[in-house]
Amino acid sequence: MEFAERVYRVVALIPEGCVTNYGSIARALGAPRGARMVGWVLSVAREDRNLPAHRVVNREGVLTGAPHFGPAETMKLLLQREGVTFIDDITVDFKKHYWDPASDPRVDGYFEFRDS
DNA sequence: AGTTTGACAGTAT
DNA sequence: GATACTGCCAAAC
Repeated sequence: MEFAERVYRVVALIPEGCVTNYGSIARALGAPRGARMVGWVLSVAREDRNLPAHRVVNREGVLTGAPHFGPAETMKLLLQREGVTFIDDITVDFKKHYWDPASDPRVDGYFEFRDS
């Protein structure tokens, strides 16, 4: 299975009102040092995938990908609409809303068929 | 085919 | 703690 597809699947599992970071996703996929690749995948991802990509922020909780959501502030609004709180204009309360992909049993299955 | 550039993160200083 | 440095690897040039 392709790396990009695995990323899509994990992102799709992020619960509403939660956020996670790039490194955690990479780790959950068995690519501990692939944080930048995850970012790259999301940057080329189309919006037609219904992916909650706005729930992915960097490790500090900063909305580094906001520019990719069209108008500035769009990403922030999407999160606020789900109940995510901010500590400043571009930073979410990361500790409070953090969701670890590796902690979700559904993600474990993705290790099984990873290659190609 | 070599270089640059990312929606990053971990370690070292 | 706050920077600085380094690894990561797929694309576009």
